[in-house]
Amino acid sequence: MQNIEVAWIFNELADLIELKEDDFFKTRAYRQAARTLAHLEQPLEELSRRGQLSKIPGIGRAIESKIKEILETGTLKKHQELLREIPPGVLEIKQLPSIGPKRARALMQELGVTNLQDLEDAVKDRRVRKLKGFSAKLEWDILNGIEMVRNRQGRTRLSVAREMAEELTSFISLLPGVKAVETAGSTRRWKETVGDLDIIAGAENPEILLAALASHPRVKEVINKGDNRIEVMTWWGIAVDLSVVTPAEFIPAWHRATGSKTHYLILQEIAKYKGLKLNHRGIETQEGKVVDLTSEADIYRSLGMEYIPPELRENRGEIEAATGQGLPKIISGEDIKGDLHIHTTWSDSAMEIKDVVNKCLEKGYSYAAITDHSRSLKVANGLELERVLEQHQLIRQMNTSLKDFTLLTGVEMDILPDGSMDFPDELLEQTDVVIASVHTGFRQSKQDLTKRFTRAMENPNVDIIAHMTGRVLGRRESYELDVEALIEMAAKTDTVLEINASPDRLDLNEEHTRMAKEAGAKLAINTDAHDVRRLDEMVYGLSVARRAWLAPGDVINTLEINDLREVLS
DNA sequence: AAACCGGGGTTTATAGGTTGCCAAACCTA
Repeated sequence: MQNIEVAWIFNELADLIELKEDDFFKTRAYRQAARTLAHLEQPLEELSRRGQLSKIPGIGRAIESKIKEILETGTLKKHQELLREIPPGVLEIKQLPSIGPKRARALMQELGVTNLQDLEDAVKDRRVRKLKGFSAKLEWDILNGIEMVRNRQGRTRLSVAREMAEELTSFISLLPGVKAVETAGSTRRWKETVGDLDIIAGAENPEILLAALASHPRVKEVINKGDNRIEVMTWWGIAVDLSVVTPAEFIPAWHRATGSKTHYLILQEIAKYKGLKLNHRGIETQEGKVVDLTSEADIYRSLGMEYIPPELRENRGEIEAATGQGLPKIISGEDIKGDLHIHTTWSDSAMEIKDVVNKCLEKGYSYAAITDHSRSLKVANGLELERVLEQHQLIRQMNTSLKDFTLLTGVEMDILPDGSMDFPDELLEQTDVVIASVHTGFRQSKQDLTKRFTRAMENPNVDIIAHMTGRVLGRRESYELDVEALIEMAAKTDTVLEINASPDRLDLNEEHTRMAKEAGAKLAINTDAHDVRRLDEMVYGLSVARRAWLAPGDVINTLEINDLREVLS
């Protein structure tokens, strides 16, 4: 049982209680506990064994015994009982935009609506608008929300897919007779969401692997099973497709399963043109001789081209480049010198400043910026002016005792609904990293929102615009924004655009990132981390950058500290 | 339900804006 799974049960418990009886304090207690558990670094199993659960703030006797119950049995009785009273469909309804516990409860009690389909029918019959607290406009919002949910169905965020992939491949690698096992498909190509998880294994006896996966604790049910292939559904809602091939065929099969489909089709055509045959068994010459393949690079070499990393295999010019003048140098993990968007306990994060420093040193960074929320963002405990000054003074002081590492002062400042900045220029001028972003007034017109960002960019003290389009994958569409105009403006005003690395956001997305590069705007890849583990999410931001063909020179946090200071000044 | 102070009972209430109604529900990290 992973911490996040335990946290998820408490979150759902909070939702259920909110729907049932609206006990504010109980709901809040569960929700805070869920949040705390999700942010923990150590596994709950370990903390429980050492009797340290109740030492966690926000975990008292009742929640402690519930955690133990979950760890021992895998489920929570109270949670199961409530789920019998309140169908899971109601929870889905509550997740819709503009629907909270009160409206979800009204729909259930007044109309007997307990799932999304019922709700859609009720809206189409115009029964919903008649309820107290609802309206025709709200019916419209509901339909849009249902559509968004349906669109995301079957798609999983990359981070979930990759975690699952890591767990399952390391499990499979330990099975008898396994010579190789790797993740393929869009997960390996680092697409922002994936349909299902493709795993390829090389082994002589497929049955052992198929049976082992079928009975793995993460697996909920077997969808399909053949002689050397199995498709299963996991508890995490992502389907896994495992193919077992002979060890000799592993490399070509893995390569084909990685895709993308069009990339592979073109490679096959090139092979044919060269008198070769490329398929999942390998490369054959016209005379029927099999080309020896010890790596994917051998495949590309045989076709007369440079090795193409998985992130680029989308038929967006990579084949031409790899055949001709060569692929450009693309940014990679070693290029990143620091993280410029990090929150601490001063606002709404679980990290102390010293935790940030330690983790960043561990990651080999040479700098980091502390950028807590500004005063207007009350929900996130945004810092008042005096507290920012106090924090910055502390940071400067801490910085003097650090060797080969620079701690930068910063803020993530709200661009207020009227377009003004949340902090005065006098403060911004003496702050190393000024990030500006929007957290309120999402539903303003395209024109107004675009103007708000433009005003921020025009302020010479603003260095970076964070998560500009505001999308949250599967939960919230980006706001109405003239992204192209803003990218132009960023280039013109030397404002850096952030690629927010959080796998929930990935904002800018890869398309906008490409546009930014073309327009000559500079980018920064930041985690926006609120706990220590999420400082590791830099890889997801990097994947966006790589898929957009960014070079190290396009990204400011590849610079050495002195050059970075130059850019920020 | 947790945390607190005292050893069981009390306190806790993100805040401010938006929506689309004329109040309450919802939303934001």
